[in-house]
Amino acid sequence: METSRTLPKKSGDARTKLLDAAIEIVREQGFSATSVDQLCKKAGVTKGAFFHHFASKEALGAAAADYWTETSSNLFMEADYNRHDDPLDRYLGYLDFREEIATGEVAEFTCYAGTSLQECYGSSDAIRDAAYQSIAGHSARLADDLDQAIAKYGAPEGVTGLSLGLYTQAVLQGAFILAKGQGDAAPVHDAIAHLRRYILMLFGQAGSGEI
Amino acid sequence: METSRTLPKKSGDARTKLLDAAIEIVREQGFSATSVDQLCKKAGVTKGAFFHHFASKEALGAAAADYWTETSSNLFMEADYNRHDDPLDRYLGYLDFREEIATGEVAEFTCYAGTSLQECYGSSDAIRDAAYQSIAGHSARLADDLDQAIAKYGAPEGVTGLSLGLYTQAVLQGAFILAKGQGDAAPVHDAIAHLRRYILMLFGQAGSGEI
DNA sequence: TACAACATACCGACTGGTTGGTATGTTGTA
DNA sequence: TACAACATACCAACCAGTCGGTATGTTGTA
Repeated sequence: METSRTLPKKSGDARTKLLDAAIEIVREQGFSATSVDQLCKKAGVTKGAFFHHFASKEALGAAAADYWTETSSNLFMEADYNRHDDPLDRYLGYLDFREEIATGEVAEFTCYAGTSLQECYGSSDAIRDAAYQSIAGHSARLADDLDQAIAKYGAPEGVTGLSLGLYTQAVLQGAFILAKGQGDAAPVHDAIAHLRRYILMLFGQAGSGEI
Repeated sequence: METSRTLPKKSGDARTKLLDAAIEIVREQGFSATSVDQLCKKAGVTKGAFFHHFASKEALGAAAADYWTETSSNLFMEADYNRHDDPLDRYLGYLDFREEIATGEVAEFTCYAGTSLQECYGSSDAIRDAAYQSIAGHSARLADDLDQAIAKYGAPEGVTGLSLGLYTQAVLQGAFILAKGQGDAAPVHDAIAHLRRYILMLFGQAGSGEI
């Protein structure tokens, strides 16, 4: 698989360690509440390294959103559910996979993009845009399978793959908020169960059924 | 980091003005990115007044969540859709009402509780708890109508009023995040359309139909 | 009614710690 | 030698929170 295309990406250890630290800390306590010093300490680098790689704290926040896009994109692309022949089975497999990875500490399975988009809307255009790009891009890939499913099985008027893809993300993002309130993953499983039921009803229990 | 809140509630002008200011600013730029001075300026009060009414910035954040619970609770309780005899019609009327109020500037229709729960999970127990209380309480009231609808029309096994109430909130909260990314209310309307379709399918097109 | 004792609401200059950011090294390596 | 990748020391701005006040009730009691 190829690597860098647009972003600098190629860089030493410190940059990646800072991005990992950002994703970990920001998901837990938010972007503004996280200081540059804290990020450096977590990453095990100095402030000099931080500002060598990032022009500002805000730039780190936006770069972390791109990094999140890249790493989560890899995670989902390499998952087994993509091997299903049927597009609806691929989508349902995606939901199963999301349930599978929603375990353990809440901050470990919630979404960096959703968290920072929510928080930084209005305080940072760069972060907001990069975060939305992440979610919109993810939706678009889902939309692809969903469009194929619609073509194959039909769907009510007005239902498009993109609209369902975005709805899927909305459900997940909202469920993450509930999970943060409750302190565990249960709301995510509940929400996915409803979403799955909706999809199955929409497509009339279609698909091969095996997962 | 703990803060005792006993809700003195009854209080002069400055307190309410600060709570209103908090809800307005925090929804736009987040809690941490908002300074006490900024809040005071917006509310037209001094710092002395701020710390007379609130023990800390965090206490203001938690009190604002309670205030949000109270004001939004009034808004929904007084809305017309509650007058429907049929519980399913009340729920569907709620969805229509949420669509109605989702217009104009994004920060004006998004949820203070969802925003601060997302951001402050991990950085403030007091705010997180008060914010979740707000969402959970709102879900519980929806759950009441939904349980009645289930009793009247039936529903698949495992579907409870509370589970559907929480799912409804998840969909809305997630849609607000997408709205923040896109910059307008469209994702909220799209998400509600899917949710409404799900509910109608679940209950087999039941209900009187008129809104 | 009169007045002391106390409570509440608010003011704004001030403080000390924290923050994002900079300026100036040092070091490994091509 | 040149340059990228760091490290160290430092700074000015900003931050939440404090403190000594004032003004305006409220209450108990003689």
